[in-house]
Amino acid sequence: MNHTPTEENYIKSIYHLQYTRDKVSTTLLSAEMKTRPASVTDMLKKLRTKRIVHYQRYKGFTLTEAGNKTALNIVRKHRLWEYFLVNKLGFEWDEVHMMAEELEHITSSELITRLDKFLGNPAFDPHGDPIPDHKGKIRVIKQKNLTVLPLKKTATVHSVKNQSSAMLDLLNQFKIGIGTKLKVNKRFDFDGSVEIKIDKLPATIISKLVAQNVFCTI
Amino acid sequence: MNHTPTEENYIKSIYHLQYTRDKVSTTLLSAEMKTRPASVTDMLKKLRTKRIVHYQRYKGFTLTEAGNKTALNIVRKHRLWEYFLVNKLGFEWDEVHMMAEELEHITSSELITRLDKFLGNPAFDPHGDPIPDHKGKIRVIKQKNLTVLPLKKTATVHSVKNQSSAMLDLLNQFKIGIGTKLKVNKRFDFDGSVEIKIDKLPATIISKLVAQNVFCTI
DNA sequence: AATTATTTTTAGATTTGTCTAAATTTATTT
DNA sequence: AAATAAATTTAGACAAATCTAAAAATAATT
Repeated sequence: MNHTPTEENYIKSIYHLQYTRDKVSTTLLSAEMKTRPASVTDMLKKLRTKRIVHYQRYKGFTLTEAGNKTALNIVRKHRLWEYFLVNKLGFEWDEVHMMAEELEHITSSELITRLDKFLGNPAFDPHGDPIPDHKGKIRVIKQKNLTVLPLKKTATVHSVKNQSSAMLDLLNQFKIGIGTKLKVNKRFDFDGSVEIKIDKLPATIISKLVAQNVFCTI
Repeated sequence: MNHTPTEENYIKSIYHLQYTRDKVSTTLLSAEMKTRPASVTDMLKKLRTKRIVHYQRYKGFTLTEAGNKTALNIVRKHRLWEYFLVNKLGFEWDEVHMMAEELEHITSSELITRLDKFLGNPAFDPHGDPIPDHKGKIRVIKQKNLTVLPLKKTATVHSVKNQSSAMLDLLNQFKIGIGTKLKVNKRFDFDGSVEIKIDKLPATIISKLVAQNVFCTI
């Protein structure tokens, strides 16, 4: 079925919110969408008739099978475009979100098939997030953030959760990027900060907040 | 100023209609936009307050200086995306129009600047139409279609007006593409058809309708 | 110049996505 | 368990872009 860009944005937001909980509430989604709860209720009724969400009034909601498939397709488009913007047009991570937010609503599926091929069928976007394939299959990678990674073991930075310019700035400073190999030397109880060691660089201490956002594979 | 995709579509259509006349009428634009004249009137009032069109009721309308600049920017985006779709993603001419129609409304100007660079600052789109530069400057090329081209002089196909699949089909058959060198041997008064000669291929006769759509530089 | 035809505009309605304010339901406290 | 608080929904309104039907202006014809 066909969805308006607005509907797609709701579907995508529900998808992301559902990732860390099993039911989504009206207020939560309204905060995410920067609209009023009443608007969310209206949209939910619409999405329910389109069989995109399971929804009973006052009881929260989740995506249906079809809704999930739709969401994965939008996420796929978003991440492929981000990959394009960074790896072909030379943008930085922190610059591409808004553009991908628009590009993800371009309808042609043939375009996406060809873009995917043109980019070499990438499995991960520039932030390290997995790109669903054309069937909606998504590669799940076991990753741990720097606050829980085992000590003294070399790990590879795989993704960064917070994708703001402020974060990128800091990571550049520390010379941390996707693919960087590093070790966690120790953790400090006082503020939760973490000492890391990259290659031949001197060990440095990064804040808990940064550590929580950097995810690695072992 | 900022415009909705719908506004942009109106602006672009006025631009194209104005190309061959000096004032545009409500009915003409409504036919182009596939809406009712009443809708055009509504939009014109809106565009007038935004100082995009000169418009007096019952008297037709034209783009203002600002409107023209806006139109050129939309055309620029449309044609750059078409170039991308054909030359990077491998689409054929006749497949790209709808996609470019969506892509042209992506707002980021930085994206277009980078796309332009990535594509090598092309001057013409896959149909041979000129791509306005970032200032809106458009390279005008003297071209003549095959019904008026001087006889027996070698000319280079530069653009094709009708961009339908049906046309592409026929041109492929005749081995005519952008860049093809050819001569017009003679014209037939009876039906306006034209005999052309390409390279070592045997001379062939193309219909008046095709001849009118193929434009060459001498 | 008067009549008829065509074009254009106005008036009022509709759909989508939003809002506010009030009502209802559920959750939390006392 | 009542009372209060918080979350959610309903009701009614609004802006954007469209429509239909009717009115007004312009153009074409007799």
